[in-house]
Amino acid sequence: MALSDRRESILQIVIQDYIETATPVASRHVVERYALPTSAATIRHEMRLLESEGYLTHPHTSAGRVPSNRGYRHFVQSLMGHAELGVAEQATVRHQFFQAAPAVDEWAELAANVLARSLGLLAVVAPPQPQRLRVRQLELISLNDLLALMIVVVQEARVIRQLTPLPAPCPPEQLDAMAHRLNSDVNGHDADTVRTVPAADADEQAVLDTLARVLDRDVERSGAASIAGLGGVVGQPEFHAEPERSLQLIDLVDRQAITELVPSAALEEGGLRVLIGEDNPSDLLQDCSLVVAPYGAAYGRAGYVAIIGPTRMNYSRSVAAARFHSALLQEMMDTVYGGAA
Amino acid sequence: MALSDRRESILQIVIQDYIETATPVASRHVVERYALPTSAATIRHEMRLLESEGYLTHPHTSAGRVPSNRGYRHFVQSLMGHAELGVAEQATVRHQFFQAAPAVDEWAELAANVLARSLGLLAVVAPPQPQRLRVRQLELISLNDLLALMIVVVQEARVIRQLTPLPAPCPPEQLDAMAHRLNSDVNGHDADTVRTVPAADADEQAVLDTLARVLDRDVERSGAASIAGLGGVVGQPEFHAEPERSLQLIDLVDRQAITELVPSAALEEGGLRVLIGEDNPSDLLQDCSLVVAPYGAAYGRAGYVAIIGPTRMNYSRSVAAARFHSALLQEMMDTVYGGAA
DNA sequence: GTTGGCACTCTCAAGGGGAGAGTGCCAGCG
DNA sequence: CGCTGGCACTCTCCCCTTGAGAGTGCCAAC
Repeated sequence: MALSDRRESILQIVIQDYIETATPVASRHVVERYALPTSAATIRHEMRLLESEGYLTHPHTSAGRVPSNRGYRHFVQSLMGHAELGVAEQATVRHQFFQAAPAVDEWAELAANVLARSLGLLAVVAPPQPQRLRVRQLELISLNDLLALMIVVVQEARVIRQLTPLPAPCPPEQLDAMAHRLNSDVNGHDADTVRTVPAADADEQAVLDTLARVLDRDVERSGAASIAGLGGVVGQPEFHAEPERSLQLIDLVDRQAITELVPSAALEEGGLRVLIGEDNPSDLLQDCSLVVAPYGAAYGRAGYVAIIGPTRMNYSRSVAAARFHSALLQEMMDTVYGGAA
Repeated sequence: MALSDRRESILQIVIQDYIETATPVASRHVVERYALPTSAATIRHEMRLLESEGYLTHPHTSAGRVPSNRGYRHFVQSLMGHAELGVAEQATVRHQFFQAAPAVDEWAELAANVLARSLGLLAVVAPPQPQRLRVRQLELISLNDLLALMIVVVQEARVIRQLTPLPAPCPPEQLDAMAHRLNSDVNGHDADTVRTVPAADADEQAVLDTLARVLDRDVERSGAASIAGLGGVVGQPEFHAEPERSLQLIDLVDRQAITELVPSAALEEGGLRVLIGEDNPSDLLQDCSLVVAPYGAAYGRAGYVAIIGPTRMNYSRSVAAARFHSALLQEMMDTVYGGAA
């Protein structure tokens, strides 16, 4: 059932006003603030119809109207329009990415911080999770005769740094030569193949063992998402009323476990999604919405950029920002690590 | 004025009980729970004296006693004793440190996480802040003909990773040779000296420029402290009563600005310090205590391990943990990066 | 010095209006 | 037929009061 033009624009006004003020919007308030050519009673009448169609609700008899989840959904689909980040903002963010350490987890952290700051909401950015890591380049740097710093650049857009104790003393030049020698053996290979590479001596064996171990280990670790913007979201009025929920959220962030809140189903379909209110699997996000944009599916299980905020969030900005950052992450991975694996 | 033995042990009981229960402790409660051979009235009398001497307070007439800041201070100095972390715990933590990426900021992050988890309090770990960074080893890894990944190991226990666009195409072997060549020129030098190194071609110039820039830039960045354990501390009852304070704290953590709360004065003197209640410069930490242990002064302005929690925290465990972690950080820096600069 | 008793004080939770805000509905008007 | 002003109605929110409960302070007796 289509909404009449006037009813639709009233819905839009109510939603935008509520997004801004966070207080139920009254009929009189609408007429006064937006200088409508009708009376409050008329607005009341329309609101009543909008409510009977499920787009608005009523906290209680004598309160103004509040958008329902259905209302928000309609807003996101039809009313909100399509926004883009400003060109200047895009440029500065892009610059920051090139200044950061060129590894996908660093980019994810940067993205989370930038998003959180610019939106004032909770941002969760997870790198793609590969099934396995393949060596692209191995470097060994001598710290002292018995301790080497191993640097492994892997095709999956990561740079691993790991201490490697050497069983036999090994001067810098020799270590350098070893790295050179090993590179041709390990290049393009994953942990399992690295384990089959024969070692010339005890030090080489130690290096290969460590290499295989870190390749396996970092597959596990790579799921760690970056989180930022907790302050912005728990400062929102919807959390003021229920401190326990804030605490749960804080705890989740603290334990790096918000990942649980982002349903993997949202990622499988690809493309940006907006989950509103009860769309969310977790009770914690009952009055919250989630904007998720996946990226990097070619590198393993897709990573994502997620924005979490009250249902009352600025969808237009959030969607634009999530879209931009996911595309940027994809682009960084592709240009720096040369396309999909 | 010295306290009588009995009065002192009553003070100890009150403090330990309050640390555990977070509720004002009543005279009757003390006699019953600790099976004292005296009556409640006697305890009341002693408590009254302890209060007149400033060791205890009274939220209101009909409440039990609560330790005052002076009481806590006396407890920390004389009553608490000296604890050490368990051997098993020390070993697992040490193992984790060797598995982490060997850079001081990674160790700081790990320390913050471990501390927060094991104490349930807010942990802030800042790396030392050097005046300048000096190259220890430079590596260049070819990502493609026009893009190199620069890895700089610096003497100040950091590994810098930076993308470097190359003006002229440069195949991997050539890049490798360049790194080799440059190493002898830049080893042991800081940004200013790097800028005076002559370049053979445009690519070399680009590398040197980037190198000098990141050496300068990372001096700034190196102040970034790692923070963990927000959930543990805002979950404490002292924060329940005043949600605004929690929000302020969350915001500070979110903006990575708690660093402001750790007074630099505490570091200059060296050695572990415990700041209780109004010792703290910030109003935010009015009912909070801060345990600070500096380390790595040889690498620049000292870094620190800080524990922040309610004045009601477990001082013995906190002090032991802060001491252990600061010593471990110092040890990691020294063994891996070979002593002071 | 220690103890039991008792009056006193203060907090905390529950209950009870009164003011305020907004709606729902209706009758009248263009 | 849709729009409007008016009015009764409902619900929240805040303040106040009240009573129960907890713990102390003090005193007189041991």
